[in-house]
Amino acid sequence: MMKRTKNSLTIRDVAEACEVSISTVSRVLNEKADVSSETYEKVRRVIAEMGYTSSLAATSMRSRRTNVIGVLVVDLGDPFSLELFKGIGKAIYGTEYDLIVYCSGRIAATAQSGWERWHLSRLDGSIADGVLVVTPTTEDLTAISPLVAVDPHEHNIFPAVLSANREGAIAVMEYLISLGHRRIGFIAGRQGLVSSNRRQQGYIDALEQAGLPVDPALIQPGDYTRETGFRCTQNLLTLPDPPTAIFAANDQSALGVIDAACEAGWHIPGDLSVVGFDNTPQAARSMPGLTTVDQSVSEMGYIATTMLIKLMQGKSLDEPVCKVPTQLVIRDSCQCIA
Amino acid sequence: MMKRTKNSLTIRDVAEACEVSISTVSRVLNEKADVSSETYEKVRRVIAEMGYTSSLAATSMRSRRTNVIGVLVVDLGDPFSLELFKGIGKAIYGTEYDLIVYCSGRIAATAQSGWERWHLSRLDGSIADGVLVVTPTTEDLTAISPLVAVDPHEHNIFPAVLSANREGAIAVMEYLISLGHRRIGFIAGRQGLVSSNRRQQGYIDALEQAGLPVDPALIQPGDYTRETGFRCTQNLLTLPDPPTAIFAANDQSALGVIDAACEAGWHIPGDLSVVGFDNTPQAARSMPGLTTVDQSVSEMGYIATTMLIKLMQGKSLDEPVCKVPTQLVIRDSCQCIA
DNA sequence: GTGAAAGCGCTAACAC
DNA sequence: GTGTTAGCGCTTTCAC
Repeated sequence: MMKRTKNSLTIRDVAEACEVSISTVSRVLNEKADVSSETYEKVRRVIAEMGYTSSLAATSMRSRRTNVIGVLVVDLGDPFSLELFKGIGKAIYGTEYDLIVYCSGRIAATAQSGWERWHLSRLDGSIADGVLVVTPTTEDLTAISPLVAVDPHEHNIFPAVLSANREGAIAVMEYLISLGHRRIGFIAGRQGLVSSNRRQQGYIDALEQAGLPVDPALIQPGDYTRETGFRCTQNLLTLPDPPTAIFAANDQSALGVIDAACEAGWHIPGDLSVVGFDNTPQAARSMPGLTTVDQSVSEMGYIATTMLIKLMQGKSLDEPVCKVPTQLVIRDSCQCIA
Repeated sequence: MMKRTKNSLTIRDVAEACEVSISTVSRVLNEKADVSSETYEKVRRVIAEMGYTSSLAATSMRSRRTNVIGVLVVDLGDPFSLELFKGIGKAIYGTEYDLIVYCSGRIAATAQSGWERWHLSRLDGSIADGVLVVTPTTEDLTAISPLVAVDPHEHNIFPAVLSANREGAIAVMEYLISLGHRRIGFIAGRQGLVSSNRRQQGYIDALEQAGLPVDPALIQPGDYTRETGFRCTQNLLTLPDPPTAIFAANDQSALGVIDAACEAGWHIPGDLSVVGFDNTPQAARSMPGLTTVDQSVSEMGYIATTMLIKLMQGKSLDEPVCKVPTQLVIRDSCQCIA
């Protein structure tokens, strides 16, 4: 095994250089009151000169206060997490907190349910003293530090930030229905994802609420990709009785809808109204004629982080569960059916 | 200060539950050879039952081996880092490594030069045993673990992944010049950023190499945003002698170019050839008629991580510096000047 | 105001 | 094979 040859500096090196004891240096590091200003200055200066930094590991172990926020994600690269990071980064900017995004490459540990639990306990009570968990299942999680769940499947004891998937979908449908549309196609998201299910539920609920029939042929099994959106739209447009409007479960599929409609010679929004659910207000923004429901995922990250910081400061939350609203963004209004 | 009341499990709890010593549990945890299979099984079972996880902090402190890759970024939310994460995530997926992205909210520590150094020493030699540093200045950095720099300003002793900003820009210019263009506008990126400077340098170098004059009026001070790209293009198009082609330093400005050209009634690529430098192959992709040079930032992340893992495994690198090539993606070929 | 000493949870000699 | 023991770098009583 590697030997003690950690050539990095320790508190001991600083102490020796200052000719004071280790505890004095520690006091300075932690801004304790009872250090003579003379000693204080000297230690500070030496620390700066040597470029010493206390070891995160050692500090974490000894004291509960690390000022580190841990963020647990399954996949560092998925669009949802990425979008979330924007908001999280914004939220800690200028604060005294540090951020640690933790993500494991071990699929074995990750694939089986319970990875959250495993990784959580690695951060929580260790180097982080507040945790943001991005996972559908917060069920059997236990934490000793404050924890905020981001868009959990079902919210339980933990404070959480929820997205308004169903509500947003209903808003879309009410808008389209108010324009007179009766046959509205739906392109679902990736099967099994809560977001997709909830959006589809909103689609169905809105139809039923309006007393409109739910035609299974109008519901296409998408997967959040542009290509599938394209194919699904082709299916819809070649129906004997095609829809007058299409609601796509995300921005990418919405682009696919437009691709297919254009190729088939349909005019948007003249012949077909298109609305997309948009998590990352970007891709869809560049398409003219597309109405979207924006669910600002980055704002979810921002809000979640704000909540967590509050908890870490010992304050209590006004609302333990915060639902981030969606916004219907009408660029060119959709076609009106007389 | 908070007391010892860490109600989280320790190795001691496991040992007691198994009625073995702490070291035996440690041996099991670290897959050491000399444990009877009987004991091994029992300990494993108890660990699973209790849901015990070793403390990252304690493990890091005692052994140098943590299997944790640290990634140092200034801003968790900026597009470059985000794009990088995609590649990094992909690279560790399925490996035995864990990832920790570290980012500080303390602007004081961040703003002044030397933040890298400070944060580096926090990770390196502490919880991470390999570090990826995303920063322009790797100058006075020292590390005791393997370190790979991502797109550093100037590369020095550390292995690094470099982007081919200048080379990509030259490729664009050679392409446009080969089509017969003589007056090519350039919309620069955010002032002060290396990426922008390098791209502009490529623009100038290519012109000089081709024996073409460098007209300052054709170089517009952009800032990587669509809006500024729009205004810069208006400036270019209203020139007494407007360019026949425009090269935008990134995808967003390229979109701005198209916006402005369309508004002014110019046809693309009929009246004006447009090429954009693209870091995040997404926004520009949705625009028809736009040719881009793709610099896959996510691939830089992937490559950097691969290099780092190799180093962490004690292997040596074939090439200490890897320049990730750009690719000219011609969607509809640009206008040809007779 | 400052130092000595006892651990935090864990690993790695070293004994048996 | 397994237990005992000495720390890793730090914080925190408790003396002085």
